[in-house]
Amino acid sequence: MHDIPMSKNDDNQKTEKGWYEFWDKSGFFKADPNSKKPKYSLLIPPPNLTGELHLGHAMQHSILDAIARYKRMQGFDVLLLPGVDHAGIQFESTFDKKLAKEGLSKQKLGREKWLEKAWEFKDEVYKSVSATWRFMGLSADWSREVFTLDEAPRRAVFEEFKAYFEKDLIYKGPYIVQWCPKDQTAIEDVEVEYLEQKDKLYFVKYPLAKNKNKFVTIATVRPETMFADAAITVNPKDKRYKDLIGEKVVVPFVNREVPIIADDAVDVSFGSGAVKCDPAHDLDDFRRAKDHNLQILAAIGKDGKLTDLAGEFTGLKSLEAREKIFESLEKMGLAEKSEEIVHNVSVCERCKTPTELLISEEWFVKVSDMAKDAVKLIKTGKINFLPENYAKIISDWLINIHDWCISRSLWWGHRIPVWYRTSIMSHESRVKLADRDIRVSLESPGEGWVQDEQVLDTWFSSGLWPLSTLGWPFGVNPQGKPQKNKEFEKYFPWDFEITAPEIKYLWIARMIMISDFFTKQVPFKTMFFHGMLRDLQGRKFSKSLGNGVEPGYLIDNWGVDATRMTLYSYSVPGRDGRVSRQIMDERGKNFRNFATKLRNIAKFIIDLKPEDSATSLSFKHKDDKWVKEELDITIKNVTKNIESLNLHLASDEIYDFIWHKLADKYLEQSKNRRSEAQPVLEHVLYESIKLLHPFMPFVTEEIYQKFDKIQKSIMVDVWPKNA
RNA sequence: GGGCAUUUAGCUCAGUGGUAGAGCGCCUCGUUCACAUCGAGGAGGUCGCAGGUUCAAGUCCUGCAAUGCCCACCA
Repeated sequence: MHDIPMSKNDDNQKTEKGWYEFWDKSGFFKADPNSKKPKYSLLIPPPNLTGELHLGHAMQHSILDAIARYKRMQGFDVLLLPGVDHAGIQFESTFDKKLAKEGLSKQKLGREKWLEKAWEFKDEVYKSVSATWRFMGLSADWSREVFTLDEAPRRAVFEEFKAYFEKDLIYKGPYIVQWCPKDQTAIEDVEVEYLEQKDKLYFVKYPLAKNKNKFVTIATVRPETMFADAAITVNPKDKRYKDLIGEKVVVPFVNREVPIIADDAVDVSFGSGAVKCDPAHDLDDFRRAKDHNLQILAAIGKDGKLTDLAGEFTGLKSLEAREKIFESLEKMGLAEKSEEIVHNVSVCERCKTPTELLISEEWFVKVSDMAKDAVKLIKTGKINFLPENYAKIISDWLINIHDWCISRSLWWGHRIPVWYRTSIMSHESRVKLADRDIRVSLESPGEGWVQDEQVLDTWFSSGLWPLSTLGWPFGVNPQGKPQKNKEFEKYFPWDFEITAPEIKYLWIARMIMISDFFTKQVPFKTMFFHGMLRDLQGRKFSKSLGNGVEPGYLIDNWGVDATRMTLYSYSVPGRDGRVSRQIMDERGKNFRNFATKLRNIAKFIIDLKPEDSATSLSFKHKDDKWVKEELDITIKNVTKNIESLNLHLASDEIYDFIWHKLADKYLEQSKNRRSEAQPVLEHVLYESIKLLHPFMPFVTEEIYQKFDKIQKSIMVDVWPKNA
């Protein structure tokens, strides 16, 4: 048997909840734009509204809260701004699954009813997120909380879109997307997974246009897309084909002449060294089509069946068509051979259906100039990246950036603020519309106009988050009416932002780019990348693996303060941590014991104070001098380590001082001269709990309130300084 | 394929040039005296491998290996 108590510690819960309400009601969490104090602003990365917060969130929020509490005690006007993200595709997928269980679907409900229910679901999920935040002790300014689909961000996002549009940075054009033939929707790259599969590699002979008795043999696993062939691609260094580059071949069945083009990416040693090029069905080929100005044709439709390009094979599913096409090629004498190969097939993460790459009309933002400017901004060093090398990683990505596809075929999100005349109904024909037939507007321009069906990419609004949360560009009150914008002027740029490295491109790079574009300023002065908490095998936490550790479990067993301390020990920038329930329990137990130790120290010093105690504070005795010296070193180191954002060192430092220096040494020694030492004991404990407060806010407040002559809360007392 | 990171005590991790650290676990001893959710003490490491720089290297440089992550992809 082990000695870990498995029951809930109700006493702790009640106490913590009580203190939290006390802080919240006192207004200590609120930022004050009118305050003359220097400001310190921290932006909480808005969690996705798709489920409960996990341990990684808990760590992130604990880090933010420690810094916020520290800065407040340092005399700053602190803004810790909370918010949540609508998380387009993730939310929609989670929500649709839930609907499916209730026997409902998008088709059955229709857009309006679906959205109504989606907002209800959002409120439901939000409750758990909000509850966890409060449980963890987050000292956020709840009066400024924002949701990405709220009125203020909605208007900000519209201004963002309009600005790009007016500067001619937005366009609509063909784009290759991953398409799930079963779900009948485009899906994002992140929703695609790769499965290893055995397939046949077919070798097909294409006659040369000039001399039909000579052939180029290509190798493909997908002969069914050959009806869309726009070229044959070879490696320019390949001696076999070098002289043929620029020549033309005839595509079997369709008898179209297509060029032989050169591309370094073709692997000389694979298959025959020559591959067919289908811009509508392959990402690389799509890029090549742009470079070589090739025709983009679709051999597969959105239903996953062959299009009428395929002649006699039209209407067949791609897998059915495959063998039949090769048989026909054999009859024509154009089939060379087939081999077995093992390769990765892309499938839909949700239904495991093999995905198709298809061409679809999507909205884009031309970002290359913005990205270049952002790289220059990063070079100035105005953003302090932790770890440092992320400045380069992000710059490299920005340098190689592609146009940003901002449209998604979803319902949950900011609807694209583009309106068309109802007389022009065809989706495709809207691409080349005259200006008079299109309007960019938040609300309907009036009768006879219909809004674009798609919504904006979630990151389009998230990328604007540092601005939109502060009411940029004009300030909006809760009713959506413009107001003077003191907040933005005071709190922007943010002093501190934090996230997991996972979304450094999707989110961080874009915030820098967008902020630079609109304000010529950095969005944040410090960018902290924490590590990822993983399981003991190094795998990410996931629901399907069931390898996660819930923050709620740790809080129930060890209390919030102990859970926070546990998480700080994993907060080294950029370093992943391996975690299991057992390991978290070990640490949680240790810090729970520490909280108990601290309560006992306070009991000894304050509750059991001798009646004849000395009253004036002095450090004459050698023990007093020693503890004062140690306290000064601790103050110096804790302060230094928080300033350099080494919270793991800061929390460890004060832990070590309280337990092993104050309790084990000084307090024991003081027992011989208790009355004389009393003022020093009190002083050292008082300063110690202030140093600990950013990390263990609850127990420190509890002990603080035992002292006489104090501020209303330890939250608003001053940070210890060396004499 | 490209990029990045990690490798230190049984486990999880600190330690950015100067006598190897923490927590948990393990062993011994100790409960009237704030605390057994504790105290005192102990065992346990050639700091992944091989070179190099330096008076001095876990720490800096080069190479290698293993593991992991991110990005792009296997036609």
